[in-house]
Amino acid sequence: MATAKFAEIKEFILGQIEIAAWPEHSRVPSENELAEQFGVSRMTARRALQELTEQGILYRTQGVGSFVAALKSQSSLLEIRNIADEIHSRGHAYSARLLQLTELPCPTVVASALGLRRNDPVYFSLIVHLEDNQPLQLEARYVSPRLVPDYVKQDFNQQTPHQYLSFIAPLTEAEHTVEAIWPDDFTCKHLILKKAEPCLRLTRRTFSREGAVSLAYLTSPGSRYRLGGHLNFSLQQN
Amino acid sequence: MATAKFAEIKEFILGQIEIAAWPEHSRVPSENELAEQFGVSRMTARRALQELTEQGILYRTQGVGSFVAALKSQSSLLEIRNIADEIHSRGHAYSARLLQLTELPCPTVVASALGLRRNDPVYFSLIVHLEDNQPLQLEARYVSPRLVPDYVKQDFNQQTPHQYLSFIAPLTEAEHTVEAIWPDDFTCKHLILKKAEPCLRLTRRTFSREGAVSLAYLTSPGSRYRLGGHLNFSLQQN
DNA sequence: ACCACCAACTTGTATATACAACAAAGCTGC
DNA sequence: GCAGCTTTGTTGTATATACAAGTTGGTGGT
Repeated sequence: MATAKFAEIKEFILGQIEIAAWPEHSRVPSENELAEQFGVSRMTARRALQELTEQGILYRTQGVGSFVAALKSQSSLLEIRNIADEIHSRGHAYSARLLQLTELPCPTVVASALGLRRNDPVYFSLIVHLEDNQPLQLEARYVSPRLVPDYVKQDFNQQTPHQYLSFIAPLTEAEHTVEAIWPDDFTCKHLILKKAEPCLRLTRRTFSREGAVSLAYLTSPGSRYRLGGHLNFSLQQN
Repeated sequence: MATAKFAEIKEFILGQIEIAAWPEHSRVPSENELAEQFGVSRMTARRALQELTEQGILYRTQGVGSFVAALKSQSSLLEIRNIADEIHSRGHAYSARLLQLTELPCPTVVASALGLRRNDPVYFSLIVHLEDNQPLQLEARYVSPRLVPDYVKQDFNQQTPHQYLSFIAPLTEAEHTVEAIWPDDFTCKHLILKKAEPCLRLTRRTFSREGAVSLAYLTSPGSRYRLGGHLNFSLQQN
């Protein structure tokens, strides 16, 4: 079977919600109506509604009907937002400055994180992300050449490394660490910090189905950056 | 119907996993076997297996069978670990020093976070958490008197506020923010920071079914503290 | 006007059946 | 020995049916 019937019904419903034909809390067709419209049995239509309910897209009440759930907080566990999107979504101008994009001999820490051997070639990029032309984040990223062979050929003024990597290899997992650090001179310079100022450093290791893809150090000044949302973490040995 | 039949089968399977009768990656009975054992139709047994699969308890392969999934990262989104447990689990001695435990007029920020009015009475506790007698975290916490009326009567040398609150009102949700901050003099003093040193501040707002329970500011020196795990966050306006 | 009942419709649970898709083991013929 | 086929058992999809349980709205009696 090309695609399962219940999957087609799910897609139809999702499509209607997507184009806002069916707004929040509006009623969706009943099991029987869907069954008739799609020429399937009630159980099949039911399964589509059921799965959408389990995914939080719909809610149902016995004796009443099925309805479109509120959209908030739809983001899945693995949604990792892109800093460009973040800045755009708060109505500011995003730009980036590419400082470096090369191949390096792999440092020890990076080697163990990406499953490489020390001094193996590894791709490295260094980018400053700016919000309204003010530096907001310094991104240092190591990328596995095996999984992303064309990394160094990309134009990261067009898209962020994160966008590119998500496109090339769908992420299956991400591991984060958050630290408060003392920025070094290099970081101070590129973030235009007049004096030493506490910075938030997010270390992000991402995985695709084939293994560890990249290790990124994202450093932002504490005065301009904050992280929030639903977190699930534990204290780590320092 | 008291409880649905498929729910009973689910409980049976979960029980077997719980008591480790069925270890990770071991096979669970097939749909037909379960159907026979429980005297139900295959579709009913199937549903039990199906739902456990969607919950990540089992995994199934067509043509092969159903198996117990690995337990790792079973922790739900809401598992928030206690600093005492964290320290214990890394083999160090935990202790705490209670600095303050009183009722205060509610500051504006706290009022909006907890759904109170400004200057309404609110409970406040201030505690230093120590690892091997070295200060690791300063915890300032505001607690809703309506939801936790006995908060100020507790002995927080015996258990942490987090333990107590989890016991009193099961948490349904938590909201976190992470910042890198410049510690003030008060914080420096209690964390015994010789010089000003970047600190990680985790702001945690917890909810029970009846509303916002507490707002906690957890401040730790960057040199001694780090957060890690599976995070899901977004950049926030500063 | 109000209450009690009923009819219609909804979702929820359960069953029996059929066939498809897939995997692994075993068997057969070369 | 081994490639290829068959058998068996598993999960996946789909259907038709039946009844339970809950909500809503209408109908009719008082």
